[in-house]
Amino acid sequence: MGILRAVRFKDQAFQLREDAILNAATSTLAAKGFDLMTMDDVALAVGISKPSLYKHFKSKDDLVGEAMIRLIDGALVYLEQIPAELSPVERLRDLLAWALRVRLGGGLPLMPSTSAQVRTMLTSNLRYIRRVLKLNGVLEKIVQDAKARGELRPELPDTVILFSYYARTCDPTVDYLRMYAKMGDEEIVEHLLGVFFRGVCPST
Amino acid sequence: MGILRAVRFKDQAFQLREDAILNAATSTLAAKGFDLMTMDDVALAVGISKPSLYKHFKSKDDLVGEAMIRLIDGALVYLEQIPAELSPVERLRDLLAWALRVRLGGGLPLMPSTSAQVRTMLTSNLRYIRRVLKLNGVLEKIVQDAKARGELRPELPDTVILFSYYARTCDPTVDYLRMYAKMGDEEIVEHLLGVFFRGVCPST
DNA sequence: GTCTATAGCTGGATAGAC
DNA sequence: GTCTATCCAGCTATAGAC
Repeated sequence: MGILRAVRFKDQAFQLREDAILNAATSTLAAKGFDLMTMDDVALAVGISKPSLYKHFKSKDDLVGEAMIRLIDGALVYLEQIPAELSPVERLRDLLAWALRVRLGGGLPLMPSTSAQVRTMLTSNLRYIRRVLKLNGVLEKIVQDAKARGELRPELPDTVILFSYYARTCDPTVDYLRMYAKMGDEEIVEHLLGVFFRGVCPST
Repeated sequence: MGILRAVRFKDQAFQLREDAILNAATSTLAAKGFDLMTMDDVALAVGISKPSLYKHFKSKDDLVGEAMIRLIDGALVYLEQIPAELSPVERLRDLLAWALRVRLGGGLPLMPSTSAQVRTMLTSNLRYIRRVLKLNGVLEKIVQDAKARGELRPELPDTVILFSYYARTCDPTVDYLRMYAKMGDEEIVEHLLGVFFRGVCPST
């Protein structure tokens, strides 16, 4: 039992460090992007040496994959906790607002628009794909409910709505507005939601 | 005069090769992105050797910068040629449709959402910045005209409209729809325009 | 101006001591 | 499990022959 507890402690410390690594990777990724993020960057941010990283993650791709998986899991958790009173489209709006706030707070975009290499790397990560498909399933259901209630334009295919929705989580408009328009975070979120749901033209 | 003509011929050949290099760089960039595109790729595609590339462009950054400049110039030329009868918002729609078709045809996104390094590289390219500012000036004017006519929602700041507009030219929705929804190019363009101008919700 | 060959560097990944 | 030191691949960029 003493041994068991020691093992537990060790595992706990190991787990804590792993979280610290993932946090560092996430913020570095958000700041510099995949290619400019080096394993040295992450090791330095965590305060350990590069080879120690490789005790936790067998490659850079693996590390980034885990960070993305954790993010998707965060979205799934957030979705479950949204008040049931909200209508489908209100739920979509709420989740997107959450994702944009995460990003504005230095987190990752939910979907990596980035480079072809990142996409290739992620699409060969089966665990990541499983999570994405799960999230996609949940969102597809919400979109269909919203359509059935007339909350979404019926002539738009579900795929168009869903993919446009995902793309908003990595929309560079966020960065442009912050950098060049000096706009506050909440204002940015509101405008992005407004443009996505209502468009830029007046609803005559 | 014989000499002059010889020089002219040489210049012409030089110019032709330069165009070929820019074409190769453009399509390689569109296909693989900045970091995965190597100078060897471009040299191979053009059919010359790598050092010859450096006779035309002094660095990879320079080459990519010129490709982007040529793209912006293309947009400016296209804008000038749009029929004057079109209303401001119809002009915005027409130009965006053009940009999306260029991209679907294997060209570059007008604005590089890509990585931080690309943005850093381009923002330190004065000639590129000048072109972008020029294009931005023209588009800002069109947006203001459209607003004055009530063709755009008046409560949206110009910056929100403009930056959202730019972001649509590098919207990954395009790629998602092509890859996963097997949608035709024209249909993709129509849907993207529809979502941008009218939103996903019905205009009650 | 074109090539072959190579310098020089960066960054992912690992060997081996402790 | 952690570190120091290092390997090695791949890439940009250039030297130098023709």
